[in-house]
Amino acid sequence: MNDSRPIRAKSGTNHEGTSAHNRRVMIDALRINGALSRADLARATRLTKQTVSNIIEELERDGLVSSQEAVRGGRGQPSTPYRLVPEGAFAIGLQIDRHVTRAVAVDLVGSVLVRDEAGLPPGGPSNGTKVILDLVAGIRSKLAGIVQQSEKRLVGLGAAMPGPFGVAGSGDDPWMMEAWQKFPLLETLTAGTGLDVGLQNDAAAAATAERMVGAAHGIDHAVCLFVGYGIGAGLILNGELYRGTNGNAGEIGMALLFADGKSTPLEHRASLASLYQHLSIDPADPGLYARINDLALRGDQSIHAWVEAAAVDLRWSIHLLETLFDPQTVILCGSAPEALVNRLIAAIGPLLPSIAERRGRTLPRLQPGMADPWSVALGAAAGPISRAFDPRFAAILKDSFNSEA
Amino acid sequence: MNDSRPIRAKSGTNHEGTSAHNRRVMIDALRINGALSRADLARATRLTKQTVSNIIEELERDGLVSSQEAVRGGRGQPSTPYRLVPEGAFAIGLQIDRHVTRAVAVDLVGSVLVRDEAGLPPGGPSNGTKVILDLVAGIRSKLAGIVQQSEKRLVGLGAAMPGPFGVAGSGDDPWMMEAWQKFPLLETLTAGTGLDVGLQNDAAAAATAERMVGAAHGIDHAVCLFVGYGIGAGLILNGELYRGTNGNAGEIGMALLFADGKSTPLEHRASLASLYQHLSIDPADPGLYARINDLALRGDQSIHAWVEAAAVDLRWSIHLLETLFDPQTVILCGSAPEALVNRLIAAIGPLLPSIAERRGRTLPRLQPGMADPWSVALGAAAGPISRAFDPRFAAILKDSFNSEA
DNA sequence: AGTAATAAGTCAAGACACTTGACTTAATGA
DNA sequence: TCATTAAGTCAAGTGTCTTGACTTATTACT
Repeated sequence: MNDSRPIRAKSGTNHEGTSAHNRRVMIDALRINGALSRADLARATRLTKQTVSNIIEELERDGLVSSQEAVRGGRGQPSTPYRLVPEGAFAIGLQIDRHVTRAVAVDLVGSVLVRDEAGLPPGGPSNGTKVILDLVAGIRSKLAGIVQQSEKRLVGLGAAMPGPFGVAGSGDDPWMMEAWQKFPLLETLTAGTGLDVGLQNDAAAAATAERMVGAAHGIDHAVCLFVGYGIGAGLILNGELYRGTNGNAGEIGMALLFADGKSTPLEHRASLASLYQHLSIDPADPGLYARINDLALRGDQSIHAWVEAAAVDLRWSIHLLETLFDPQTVILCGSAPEALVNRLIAAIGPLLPSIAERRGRTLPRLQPGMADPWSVALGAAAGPISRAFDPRFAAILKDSFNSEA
Repeated sequence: MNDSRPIRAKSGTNHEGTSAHNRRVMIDALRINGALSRADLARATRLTKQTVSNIIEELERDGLVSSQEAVRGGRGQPSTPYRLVPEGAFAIGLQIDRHVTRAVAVDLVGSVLVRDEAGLPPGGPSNGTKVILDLVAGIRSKLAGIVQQSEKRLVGLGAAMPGPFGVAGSGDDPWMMEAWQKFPLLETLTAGTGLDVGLQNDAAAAATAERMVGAAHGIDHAVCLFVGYGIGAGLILNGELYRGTNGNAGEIGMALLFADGKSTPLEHRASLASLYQHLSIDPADPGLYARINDLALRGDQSIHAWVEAAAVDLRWSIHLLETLFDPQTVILCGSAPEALVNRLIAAIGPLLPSIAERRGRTLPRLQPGMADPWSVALGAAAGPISRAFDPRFAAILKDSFNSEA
């Protein structure tokens, strides 16, 4: 049967898949629960003590976990807890935004070890690529200066930039970053760094960050509403980031709102860009964050109108996200001045009624997440860490043992 | 470490999980591609010929696949294609709607073998439970009359009813089915039938049906916009139905729309219920479908205004679903008269611009799905079939080999 | 025709990773 | 002091996939 019609099927799996999954499950358990003994791990993962012992031994040899002092709790032999070794792996995260690019190096537990930023000249990739590659190279060499074997333990480079990706161009919308979105960034970064490179939109990166070290830590269903230069939602569904067909899932900023007979994307109404426009501020100004933060802290009147208007849209966005995704919680985060995000959160409440209103909730419907200009770069770096170490369906399948898909 | 704090971790896996996954992958491949030879399966699943041979042999013994006549295509030994055996497994599907309950028996490939319906008396579960259990019992005995061993091969009972589930009650909204939604339906059905029982909302069931035998067949990312008595979206994400935290994901009917200074749920504007209200029709009328279908076919003026208004809301809903889920396609389906759905589709076009507008699309942005009063019951039945036979992450994990979670 | 090439499928041994059950170690509590 | 409890190890066992050689059956070429 050498038909030319392609046959579509999921991959099968084998021992390697089993083993890879079980390793990931151990790491995940330690990440979520903190240090655990082998016996704890065996109970939690439903594997046998022996299997856990073997895997832990291997992980320890690989420098990913290490034992702590034995704890004497009750009867029986004291248990030896194991914890993740932060220096077990590193990843570089890269944020490409309209006027600035930021890079960080993080370790296995999501601590930022090195950070640096650079202004991004106008003109898109032709002018910006070198700036970015230099920034990444700088981060890598600084990382090598503080930790041993950083290069050997570098699992990849995660990039994040505003979406959407690959859509039929709407001309030359200054809100967008079309030149970058059309540019073969993955290939360029791969060639320029020799690393495994991943790409996600900025809201997805923010969600990835919240999942590794923030409010979504250990939560299986969460939506991160991300306010930055644009606005988007990062989706954690079934414990994994959901990307959609083309990596554009969650691009709520592109949702059209109808009012006064005309339609406007949400992004034009509630986003830092809209605030800059409202305040007639040049978004390329490097002191922008401090200035906005200051205005927000002082409760400045010039910001008030925007906050109130944006809060209406955000309140509705949260209602909609709850309705469509049925998450455990919604997290409001941003690559935005913290004081501004705090004012938004205050202005948003009380929330609209939704299916999220139910008895027995343990998590609040809306929680604040990171509001930090570095959170997107952190999330970008968390991407490769997650791909390499988190338990997921794709990692069990036979075609993915070696390749980062 | 006998701490009382619960430890959260994913399950590990072992050989059984591997084997279970590979069996499912074979079945899935045959479902998507039709009959395939062992060599085809080996290539598609990346398993070895030997492994495939062993698994196919086992599936054949279990009566799930059977060989067809050898095909001579090119050089080499002729291949023997294997196909799914429809009689390999059965499931019962049950739809509970406002005024009617329907049940079907389907086989492994999703063919409906038996169907029956009954009026559902007012008063909720106290009056309706017996009707439903009798209906299911009737379907089972009829199924047993047509096929051998139907009881032995019955993998479960899937129930579908309008959501949302478990939300803090909004009083006694006649649009809802609160009494049923609060009722311990799963437990009652389990006790009353002795089967494994699953429950999903009607839009999810419709999506499950589209996935098994309809427009979403073999598609990994699809959103089914479902128009029935209410309106909802069934989400196929990463090849699986997405349920959300409480089985309420996709409940777009609960989304509030703001117009003229007041908010209205989408469901009150675009749904059969709203049409019934518009036409002042009693929704309990058994001849309803035929009547509406007739009106729609005749292009009746009384329906026109509703269709045009609903199309505006649906057009926007599709835009929103595309924006948030980034699916390969949106499928408009319904437990509604076919002529009505056709008129809606005609009235919806052209679609609003969205991120789904991209070069190189292979699937249309919007496709018609099933518009059939039985599609929800069919989808309900497809649930247990899918749980038992489709490849999915949960099926690999150690705690799920025997239990239908 | 006869033969080489090609591809499907089988056989039997091997490898790998988890499981089993007995055992060792090291605490607590009566 | 010693029974009890629990962590963790040891060594053999088991299930499932892999490997590589082999058989079978057909087409294509000379």
